[in-house]
Amino acid sequence: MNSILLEQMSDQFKLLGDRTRMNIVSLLYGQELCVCQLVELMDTTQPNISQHLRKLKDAGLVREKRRGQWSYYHLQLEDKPHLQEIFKYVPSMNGKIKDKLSKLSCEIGA
Amino acid sequence: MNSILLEQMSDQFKLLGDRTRMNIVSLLYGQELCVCQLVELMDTTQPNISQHLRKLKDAGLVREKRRGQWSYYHLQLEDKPHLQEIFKYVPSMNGKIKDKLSKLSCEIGA
DNA sequence: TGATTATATAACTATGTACTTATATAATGA
DNA sequence: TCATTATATAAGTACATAGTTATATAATCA
Repeated sequence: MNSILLEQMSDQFKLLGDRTRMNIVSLLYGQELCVCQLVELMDTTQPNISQHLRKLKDAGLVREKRRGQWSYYHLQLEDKPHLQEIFKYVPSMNGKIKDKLSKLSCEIGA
Repeated sequence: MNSILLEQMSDQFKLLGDRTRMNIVSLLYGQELCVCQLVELMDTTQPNISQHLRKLKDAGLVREKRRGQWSYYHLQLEDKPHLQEIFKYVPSMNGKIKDKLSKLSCEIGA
């Protein structure tokens, strides 16, 4: 079986062990979202979200693509099969997302 | 898909996000071990291990069975399919364990 | 250019927590 | 009963970190 370095797994779990970050990645599962969309969807401040995104990005869990003034983030799980397995058990947020974002001027990502 | 409460998953990941605890559970994957065996296998003190085991036990990740003066701990994953998936990717420790424990008086668990 | 919007960073505070040391509890056996 | 071994708990310390507030950077558009 493809085993992953224990320390690396533990570090990744530490990131998911914070509810704000777990919330972020669960929202990013299935679509990319920009920071202002995450701010709209979550109950915290923009700097807080940006700082968590930074940590997720440093660990390679998400990637950023800037389009104009917006920074879109998406999950990067291709090389992380163990995390892919986990997300099969994460409740889908896709339904709730589109309703809440209709008033924003940025586009809704793919 | 059987989705699990996001907060619950995050709390479990927080436990696995500590390397000492991740080490403990990886050693318990496949066999039960008592505290003194974990002390022998790991590079830390008995109180430290006991305190981590307490947290894992409180969260329902491990169970304890006392036999004589020894407390044996084993993983409790039957009702946690998402964690079962993860452990498929954890490198097996079984080989290294039996060598190191030969000098101890407690039995080697099933 | 200046105003506005989006995002990132920095500094600070408050809280959480891993680990250590010391000690208590519990079981065993002489 | 007393000594020994195994484990748990308690108290203290040092460090990590989540969140806030203030500010900087960057892009857009009038």
